[in-house]
Amino acid sequence: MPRSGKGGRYHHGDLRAALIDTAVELIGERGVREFSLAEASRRLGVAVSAPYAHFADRDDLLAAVAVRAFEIFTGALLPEMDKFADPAERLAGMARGYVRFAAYHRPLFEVLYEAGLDKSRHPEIEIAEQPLDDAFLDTVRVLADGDETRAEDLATAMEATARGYAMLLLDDGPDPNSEAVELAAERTARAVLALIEGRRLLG
Amino acid sequence: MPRSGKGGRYHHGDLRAALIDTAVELIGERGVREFSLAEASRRLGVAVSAPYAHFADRDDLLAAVAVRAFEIFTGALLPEMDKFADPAERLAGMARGYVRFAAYHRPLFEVLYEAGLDKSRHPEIEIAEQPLDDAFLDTVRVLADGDETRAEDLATAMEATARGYAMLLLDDGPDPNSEAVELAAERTARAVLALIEGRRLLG
DNA sequence: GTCTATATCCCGATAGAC
DNA sequence: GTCTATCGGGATATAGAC
Repeated sequence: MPRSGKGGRYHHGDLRAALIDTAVELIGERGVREFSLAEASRRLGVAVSAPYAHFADRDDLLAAVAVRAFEIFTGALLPEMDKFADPAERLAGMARGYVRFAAYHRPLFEVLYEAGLDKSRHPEIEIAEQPLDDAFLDTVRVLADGDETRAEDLATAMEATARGYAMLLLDDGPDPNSEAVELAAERTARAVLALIEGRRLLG
Repeated sequence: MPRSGKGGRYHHGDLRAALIDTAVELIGERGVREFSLAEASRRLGVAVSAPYAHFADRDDLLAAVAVRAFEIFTGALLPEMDKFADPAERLAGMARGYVRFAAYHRPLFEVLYEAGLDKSRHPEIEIAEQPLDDAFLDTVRVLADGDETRAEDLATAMEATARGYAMLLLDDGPDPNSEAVELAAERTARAVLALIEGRRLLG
């Protein structure tokens, strides 16, 4: 892993990091599925073979992007949860953050959920995912009052809700404005609260 | 549009229909994004130029698949709704059908929501979508009691919930077994009911 | 660590013969 | 309506020089 300060022949100084940045850029323009190493190389002005000095293949680069994605995702969601003490509010806050992340970091969101990466071949991804997962499950368990089946059920419901709202928002257009994002985020949060309340009632 | 009975030189008799079938087949194996006219032609044993006698381009074939998808989708969902008189139960039934359709007709579901088709360039798709849309909005409006803003809110919540559960199910593996599908469908239906109940309570 | 060059494969789409 | 042939583009990945 080359350091960025050193600076060899290559004027970016750190091709590995530059490739990750460029990947995010290109994914934002064309979508993950269309992302190619060749185009990233062209944009950086290096030979198409250069990336192979830093990544085993295309998926290996995308896996590095996914790791960064989870770092940013976690950094955005945990504070959003910690604004509240009430577990239901914490989950609603998480849902809000989820939708915002999808909208404001669409390329990263796409890498996480639409790149078709094989996590078993890239364990770094799951490691990067874990802190977020833990925080989420902890809060859900509190709400489920120890009943593990209920907890899993609720976790799935929450994840589905946030994911669904995010997909609808992203489907609407390539670059939703902040009003649309906030509206969707708020709706998602309220849906989560309604879900929790409704479940409490319906058993 | 060639008829299937006639039978010209081509032994399938109806290349247009055969291409649609093969497209569904291939999408099931590799996903929509990877679908190519060339591979479909190879599989059918025709020249790569042959499809262009029936479809303007790749997207035009996918649009035809999308139309079929909405026909089947509608045929599956309307009966599922009509089992119930209560509007909440109708929506829950719809959600159940949505998840089942996604799981049991994955290639069709993918064409509808992941092919990136430009509906304004293929108006047939929206026409095929309309009956389902109407039935859905009618039921939602009944529940919203005439308040159009509430109706739109609820419609979005429902769609997001069903879509989210469907995505989670499809992410799990390429071919979920029927137990997993039914579990997910049931959870989705219950989530929808909880959502409706919770919204009623929380205003 | 990056280059040039290349092998190999894929795709969409068109022209013109039959 | 289907064929053969082809153009023009794209991709991943490797070998070997510097």
